[in-house]
Amino acid sequence: MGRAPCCDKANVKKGPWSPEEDSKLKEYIEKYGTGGNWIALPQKAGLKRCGKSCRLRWLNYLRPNIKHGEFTDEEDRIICSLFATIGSRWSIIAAQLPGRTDNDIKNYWNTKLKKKLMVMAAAPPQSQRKPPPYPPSSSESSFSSLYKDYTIPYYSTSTKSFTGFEPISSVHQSNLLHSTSGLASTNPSFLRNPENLVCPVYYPSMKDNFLMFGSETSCSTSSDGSCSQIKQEDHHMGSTNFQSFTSSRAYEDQTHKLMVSYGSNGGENVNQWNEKAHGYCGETQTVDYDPEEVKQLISSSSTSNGIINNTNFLFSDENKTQEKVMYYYYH
DNA sequence: AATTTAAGCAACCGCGGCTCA
DNA sequence: TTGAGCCGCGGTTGCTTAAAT
Repeated sequence: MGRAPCCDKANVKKGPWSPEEDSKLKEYIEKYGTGGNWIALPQKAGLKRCGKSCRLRWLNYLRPNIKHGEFTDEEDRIICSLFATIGSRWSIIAAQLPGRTDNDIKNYWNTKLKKKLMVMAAAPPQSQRKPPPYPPSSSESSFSSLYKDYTIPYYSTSTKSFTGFEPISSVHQSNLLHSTSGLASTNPSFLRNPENLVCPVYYPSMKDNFLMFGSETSCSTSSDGSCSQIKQEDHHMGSTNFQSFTSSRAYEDQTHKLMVSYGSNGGENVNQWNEKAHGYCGETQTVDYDPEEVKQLISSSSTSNGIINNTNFLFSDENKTQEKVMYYYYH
């Protein structure tokens, strides 16, 4: 037996809200509050709407102090930082952006920000490509400077697509990142991908933040089959260095002692907040959600002038099992 | 000017988790 | 302990508008 419907589907209105409905809902909630019961609210308010629909309308549009319009560079930065760490936990991300709703942020990410990052990350012609300066100039302050030269998504010639910016939190916990032992460095090493593009790698120290990006098989697609997100597909690592990342076991770069393990998402329970991506050697830390930690993540991703610097990515993939990892480090 | 395609965004849906009887 | 009821989240859909052809 299936779950009982939350409302009488036949007798509720669906689709866009009219101004009259908006004002009814707004007036009611301002007068009486939600009463902690959204299901009963529409009837009391004289609305032929599902309670869930009322809740959504209120939270995303009608409640006070909702901010619409352009996102600022600072908001972009916060979204990127948190997405890199906790993935698509839009409500948590929204909690750090006053006036923004999770739905807003989700839409913004899927339609604009993600593409923006990809465009910025799209490499110039190989002949003009050179390793980024390190550390980056502190005079860089616009968002476009955040990722320019520092994000190098892997581009597959076979699929003609870039890898996506996907969170490691989508990687199955049992196979999650373990650690690094580390040779911290401020001078990057450079790896080459099959396109012979240079990817700078800064081996971090233990105290640094580690963020990993993985991917689930699916991405958000629209009904007509177009994909509003950039699909992450199979990538075949050609170089020795990249091939080293293509199995479900810890990888140890013999030169640099960088260890990363990852695995299949298995299609279940793969996006838990308590998956902490920066564990120590040989362990996967499990932590409870702590708002203070979220704030720390944001602040730690900022330099004094408020920009992320030294952002590096490594990408890998297991072609059949959708094991994908992008190793990301920033501080 | 008409048609097609893409982008943006509001809203819907289903599920997991929480609470409480 | 269990199950019903509800909330809230994240993924998805579909409508509207803008841009391209």
